[in-house]
Amino acid sequence: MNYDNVMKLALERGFYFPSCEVYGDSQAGFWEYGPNGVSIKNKFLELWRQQLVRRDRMLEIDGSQIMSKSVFEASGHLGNFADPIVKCKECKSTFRADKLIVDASEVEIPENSDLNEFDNVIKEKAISCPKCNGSLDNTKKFNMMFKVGIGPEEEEAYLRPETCQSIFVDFPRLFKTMRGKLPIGIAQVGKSFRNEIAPRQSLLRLREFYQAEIEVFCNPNKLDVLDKFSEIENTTLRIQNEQEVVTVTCKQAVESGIIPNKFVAYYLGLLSEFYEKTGIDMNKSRFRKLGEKEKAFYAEVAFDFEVETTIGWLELVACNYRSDYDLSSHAKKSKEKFEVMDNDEKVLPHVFEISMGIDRSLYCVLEHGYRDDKENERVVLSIRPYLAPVHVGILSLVKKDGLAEKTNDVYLNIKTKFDSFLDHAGAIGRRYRRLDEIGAPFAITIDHQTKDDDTVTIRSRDSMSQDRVKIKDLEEILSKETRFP
RNA sequence: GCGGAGUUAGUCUAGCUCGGUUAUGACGUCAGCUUCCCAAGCUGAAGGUCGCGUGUUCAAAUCCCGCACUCCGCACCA
Repeated sequence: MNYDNVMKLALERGFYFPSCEVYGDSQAGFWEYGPNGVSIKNKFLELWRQQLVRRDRMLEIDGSQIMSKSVFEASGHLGNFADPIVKCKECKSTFRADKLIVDASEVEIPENSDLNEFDNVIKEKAISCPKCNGSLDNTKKFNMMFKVGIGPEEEEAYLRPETCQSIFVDFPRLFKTMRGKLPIGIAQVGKSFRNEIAPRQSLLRLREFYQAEIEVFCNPNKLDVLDKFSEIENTTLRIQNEQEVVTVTCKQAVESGIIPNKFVAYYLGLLSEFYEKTGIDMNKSRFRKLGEKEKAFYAEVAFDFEVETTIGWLELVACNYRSDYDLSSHAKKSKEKFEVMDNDEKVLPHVFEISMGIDRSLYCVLEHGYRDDKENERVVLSIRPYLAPVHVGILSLVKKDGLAEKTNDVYLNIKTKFDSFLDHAGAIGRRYRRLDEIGAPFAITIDHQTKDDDTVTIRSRDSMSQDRVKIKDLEEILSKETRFP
């Protein structure tokens, strides 16, 4: 199974590994990126910046991870980002109170009701533990946000459960000072924190994780007025129908009504073009429109971008049309003005969000790039050259006869321009294979001929074929081959 | 959180049933030799709180108990 192979590669080659692993009290759901992981993550985010933030002239901010209580009162997370749970006094099993009650009595209680209502129904209907028939404890709320105490008085605040709240809260200032005009995208990359009950599968379900979020603010009356739509109208989207995945252009998707408007289609188009460039196999991807029950509490229309892996379909991006849910609740709570002028019209903008899970995306890049090349007895990470943690290995064929010194010279000249790895040790084939495993697209080898004519061989990772090139041309060749698209 | 299985070096693993010298092997890593191109060979070396903590015992990787983590299922996943 590829998940296990990727996991092994990650541990052996410094992509990612568990946090605090030397201590016995390390908690589940926390992982670290090692050197190769950081390198690929940085490049992935650079691609994201280029293909989304820069392309659409978005504004990027970097907000705090700890935010005050009011933010989450307004956002609804304190009330809604929690499940009502009830515990059996006998067998200690935990259940979701609302689901348990529906199953046992067919009484439907909205999940954000007062806790007494759950307890009352449980009492009235004499509901007991479905496992052991034991009696149930009082209903409690389990909020998935991490609470933190600020200062000596331990003032209540929270680690953000999604990065976007700072974008909403900062919106009035950003719009004014950055000379904003609708529609405008505001982007942010950073950590978010959720106290998951059962984190699992390394990077796929973390308690502390990276999000790259984009919130696009728009005039809700102009969702089909978008000149730049022509840029992506022929971009194809794979959209999950009731039964099957259909491939349509953005234009067709809007015309047929699969996507409600040009505005949403435009951003799904951008996202699709971005993921194409990450090297993830788009034939194993789909946009799935979420049903009423699956959607987040703030979403009006929601598409998940999902990718198929060896452990099933993974949700990489949540695309939610959040309407004015966030701005109006922050306006109400803070008493600040969030309306802006769009030409002559005063509007409270609506928001479409593209909320990307970075860790999961990176996993997919690794899994889809992982190749077990049995014929050549090697493992190859065939990822796009511009995402590779190491661009090029600089190798001496043998150490003696002055080749090591010559190799050092070549390395010295390119090490600040590319992520390069110098290696003199051991058999050449072994060194090539080590580079293959971390996805280095090129290996330059200095051999005896180099001393005569200043040429070297350059080996490409996927084909294993070699070309002989002049040392003075190396920089140009590598620039061209490792450049972002 | 529940149930099941597991945790021995960077990775994989033997040993555990039935407690007893210095914890086994492979791969990987490092140094040297060799080698003018794909995990070759030779020599040598480093690397372990046997997940953590208790208990039983003259003696615990091995037996008991507790905890943590990992994996699988259930539940959960704005």
